[in-house]
Amino acid sequence: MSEITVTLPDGSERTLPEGATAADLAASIGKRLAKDALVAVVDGEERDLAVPLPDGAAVSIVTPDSPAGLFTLRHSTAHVLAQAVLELYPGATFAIGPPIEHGFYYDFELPAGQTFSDDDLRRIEERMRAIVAADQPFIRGEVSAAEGVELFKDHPYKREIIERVDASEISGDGSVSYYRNSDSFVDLCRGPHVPSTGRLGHFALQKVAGAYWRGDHTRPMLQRIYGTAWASKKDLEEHLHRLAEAEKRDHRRLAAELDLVSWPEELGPGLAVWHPKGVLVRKGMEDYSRERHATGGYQFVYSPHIAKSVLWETSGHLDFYKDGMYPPMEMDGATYYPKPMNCPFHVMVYRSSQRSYRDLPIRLFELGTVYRYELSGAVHGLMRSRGFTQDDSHIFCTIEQVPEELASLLDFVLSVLRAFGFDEFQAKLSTRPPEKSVGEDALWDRATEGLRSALERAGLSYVVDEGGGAFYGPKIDIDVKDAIGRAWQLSTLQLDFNLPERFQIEYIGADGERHRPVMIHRALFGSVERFFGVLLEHFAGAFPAWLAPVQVRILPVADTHLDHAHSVAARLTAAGFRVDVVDASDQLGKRIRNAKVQKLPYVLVVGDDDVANGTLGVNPRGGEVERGVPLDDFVARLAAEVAERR
RNA sequence: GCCCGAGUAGCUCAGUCGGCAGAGCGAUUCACUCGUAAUGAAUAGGUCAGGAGUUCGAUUCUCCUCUCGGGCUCCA
Repeated sequence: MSEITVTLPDGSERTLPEGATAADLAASIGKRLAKDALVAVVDGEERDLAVPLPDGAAVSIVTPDSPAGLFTLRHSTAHVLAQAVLELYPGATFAIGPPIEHGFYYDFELPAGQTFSDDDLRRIEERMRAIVAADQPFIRGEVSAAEGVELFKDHPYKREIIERVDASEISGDGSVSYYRNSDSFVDLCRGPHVPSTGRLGHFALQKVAGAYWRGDHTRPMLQRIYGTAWASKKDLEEHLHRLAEAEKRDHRRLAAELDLVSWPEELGPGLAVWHPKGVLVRKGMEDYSRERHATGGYQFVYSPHIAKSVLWETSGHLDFYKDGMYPPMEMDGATYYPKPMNCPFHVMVYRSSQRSYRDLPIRLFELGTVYRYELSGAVHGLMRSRGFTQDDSHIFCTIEQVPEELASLLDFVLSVLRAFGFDEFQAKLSTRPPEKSVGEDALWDRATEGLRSALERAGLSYVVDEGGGAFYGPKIDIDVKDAIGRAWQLSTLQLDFNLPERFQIEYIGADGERHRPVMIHRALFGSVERFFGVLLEHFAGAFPAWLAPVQVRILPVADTHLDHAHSVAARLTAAGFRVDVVDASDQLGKRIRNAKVQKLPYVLVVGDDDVANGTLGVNPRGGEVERGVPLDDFVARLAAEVAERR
């Protein structure tokens, strides 16, 4: 046989000489493809372009336009980074360098505690560009594990990987593959890679960070270099632009600019004070949440911030969550702990009287502030702090009620999130962990199916995280996408078979017997503070009218119009709006600019015409100026805008 | 907690190869009273994050601490 036939993704067939490679196939299809091709998928497996094609294979050629192509591009760029570092820093060794979202990283260890500086990054990037310019081919080779250990004898982390691969089933035939793209550089790698370094180029090194070997804090801390890489210069520039945009939206920056929240050094890491304007927004969020819960069948409860150790022993937190708890306080011969969660208190409320099946479901709700001992290096503005307020709900119901309850709960959650301007959701269903967990299989299956059908009824797209559930039950987490496409994990719905058991809570069934209820934990915002931070970044500080701390600013053209401005303000205040007046000490243009910088929804200008006619000059955020608007019309318009939320 | 980096006026940042600390914005005062994104002038404002060391002299060099940022880990 001197020819082979392969099938392309569109179903067409191509005949090629025996021994032809994927690169030859690409060339036979077109010049453009030959130039763009990075790797091939042969019978479902990603391979180098240089691999000879077997007869009858299904082949697709991967270009940088596809996720797989971009992945390979980034992976190969990581290799070039490693090559540059090893060439520039004698004695350096390297660990792993995978592609990640938006780019890649590589972990290194330099001799004797040396570290990379920003200047080093520039030097390394220069060397990488030289390697790209040299267009070195990535050439694959295979050796036995023993030979691999010899090949990488100077690189202990690589040896550890080989030994691990060899010991596992991954290796199959006991061999490992490597790529050599110059005499001086070989990297252990499963591949595939782009044909040569000349295919790369649209990348930038970004930063140096510490990372434990294998993510284990007992292992050495390596130096990780992060980079970003894209298929085109345009994509790279767009990504860098997005990063700059995200920085402009940083909630810590906006919180300072808009006078919402601050973090005085005197308070300690992760502890904030809320300024009056921040509170107006937060109160708007909380009021809306309370209103929805009140009409949604929830009963409100309060609980203290500390409780005796016996509560946490019974709940199991002292066994399973102690590292996340604040240190204990000794008082009056007892030990108290600040609460890391609200759940046990809500169980206490449930248990305060005998419950009948007729009472269920019981839905308890609290804006409960909890304290968690986060690592000091982990705190981040409002997004991650050591004290935060959960919009926490615990629903007690029968196992039979679970599916219905979950479905309506999910609708409730999505409806509230939509009111805040979020439209794109992604859910994650986490199932029973393989190791320790409590509850019978049948219970887990039933609960997991309940969650799944709730997701499907809500028409929500979801991924399954097998074994990702808590030890006490399966859960759904909901990510929302913000205005610039970032995903934030906010809401969580968790089923719990454990706490009802631990606290021995019961209800009397229709049969007159005692039964154990199921608990559903649910946080909707997740954390009020964090949700506030996400909203701040989502809206880039331009809160919708219903949330804006100051909804309307009134500017008299001159101080002769000041009285009129105040009477307009009084009218709007009486209608329930948040309003202020800025007198004519500054020029009108300056005052308008200030209001715009503060991102106020409406600026009203009143001058001679308006005093005479009872009208306003309306300057809406992001809109055209309107002159001569009757005051009544504006009141109606703002009322309508506030009523529709978002 | 660990690795790297940073901390100068309320904010954004210059600066000092070791010799009396600077700008813009903001604040205050005065003048201007103005119709849609920055009027002018003047004034105030600093233990150069805190502590120790080296030095005739430290904001600058060294060490420690605190706080912040980027990561690791974890998660709302």
